[in-house]
Amino acid sequence: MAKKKPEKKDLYSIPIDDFFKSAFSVDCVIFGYHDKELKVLLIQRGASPFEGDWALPGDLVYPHEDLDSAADRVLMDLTQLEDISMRQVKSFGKVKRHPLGRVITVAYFALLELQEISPMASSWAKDIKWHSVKRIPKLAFDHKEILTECLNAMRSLIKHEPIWTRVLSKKFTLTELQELFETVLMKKYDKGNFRKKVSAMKFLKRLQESQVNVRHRPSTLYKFDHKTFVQYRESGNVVEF
Amino acid sequence: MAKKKPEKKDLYSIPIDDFFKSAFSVDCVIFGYHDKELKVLLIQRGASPFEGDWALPGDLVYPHEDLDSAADRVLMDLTQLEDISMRQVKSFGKVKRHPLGRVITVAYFALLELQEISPMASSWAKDIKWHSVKRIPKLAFDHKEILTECLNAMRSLIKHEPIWTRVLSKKFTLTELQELFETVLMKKYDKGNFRKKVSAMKFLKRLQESQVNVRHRPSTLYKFDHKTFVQYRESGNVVEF
DNA sequence: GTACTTTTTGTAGAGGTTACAATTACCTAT
DNA sequence: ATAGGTAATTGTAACCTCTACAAAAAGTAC
Repeated sequence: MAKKKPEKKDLYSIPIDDFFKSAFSVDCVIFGYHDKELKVLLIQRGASPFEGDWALPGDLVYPHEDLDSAADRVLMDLTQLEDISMRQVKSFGKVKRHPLGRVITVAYFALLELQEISPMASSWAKDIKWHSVKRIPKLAFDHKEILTECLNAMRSLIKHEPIWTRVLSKKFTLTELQELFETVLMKKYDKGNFRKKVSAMKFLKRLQESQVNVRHRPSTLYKFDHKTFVQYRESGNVVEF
Repeated sequence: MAKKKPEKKDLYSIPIDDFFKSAFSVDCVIFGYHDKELKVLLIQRGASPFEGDWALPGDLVYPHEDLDSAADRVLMDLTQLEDISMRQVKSFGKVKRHPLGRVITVAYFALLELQEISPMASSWAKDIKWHSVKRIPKLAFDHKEILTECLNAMRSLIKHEPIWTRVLSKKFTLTELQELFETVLMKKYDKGNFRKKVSAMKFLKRLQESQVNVRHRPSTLYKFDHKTFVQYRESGNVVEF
């Protein structure tokens, strides 16, 4: 062990400054759910390169800005939402992924209720629009790949982590919860079995309230209790929808 | 939708060149398994900052090098192994994580058989040594956090992905497989139940050979069949150990 | 052959999942 | 008030899987 390697490309044969000529960006996959539809927020680029193409919202990371903060800032600029923290998924670092220079990008996602948001274009975007995840246009850069990976990551995360709490109102019915999962995961659950499993989860608290003004038997409302959820997991339980 | 936001910090009020004064690195968590022990390869830094401290092997990414290639190169430099591709886990990008400048690092891991490797120190390392994951010394930078996250990622990945195939010989017994999982996941499996579950997995092919020169009933040898594994999953199956 | 060790097979019971049916509660129209 | 429509809620039998534990088998060493 610890024998010196005979020959090794010398790192310092490249001027050290050359390593500080690259940049990093964040790209944000903002999913919006509403009424059994899953969409994603895309911008139409207002500047070169790829001017006019659809792309994921993103930005370079400021020199004195944390990576996570940069993602939150992009979300804030677009949606005015301050209290969301985006989830990091993966970094993309092919040499030629950005035509203007070496830019490594870190992909983030969030899942939100579509109706709560009025997204607004930033200075670098001509237009901004929700697109169904089933019909994604051609995207700039390697954003198609980034989107796909984030969609997969979100789908596997939602089974175990409560990233869906932002999507439903504070009080929701189990049917609403079921529809959300059916839409996101593209599969059907049996109504009876789903509610049996889910209503056994201690962190979903049954309320003394029901739906009103529905033309059928009203459903009991539930709420997600974050404190109970944390305890539930700390005592070794694994959540699986 | 698409209304212009009234006020926005202008990206271009910061000279664009300032964005190209940062660097990225990769850090590699190389796990080594042998004889019911899980270890990790650490280097002792030979240069400032943190000279003399233990750290994860890593390096700046070359200007014309893909991110994934950089991780593979670090592994190659240390171990001479060429055909491994490391798994990306997560990026770490706090502003002050590197004392000399803005450096974002991308963490990778691999899982190998410890005995097959004679690691050798690179130019930037005084020493290199396997450390039990149970006794990790103080580490430079934020490497403790990186190691923890990679260990968690490896533990959850190994249940579903065959990242363990490098660790066992081409032909292995089910007991060896069981010991590997018990060590990595720190839990016990029932012998009978483990082999029942595992021998039902179609991609683990039972061979017509047995152990030789053992002082007890010889075990049947198995091999991992990659082609069958791919088919198995393409037909919708999920693997879970 | 006998003792020893580990592999390999078997099994009963507990517990969970699945498909499907029956019942309940509220609204609306008559 | 009563009947009909709709979806929530509860129930259940068949089936499957997991668990703990035990018994049998197949080598080596003596």
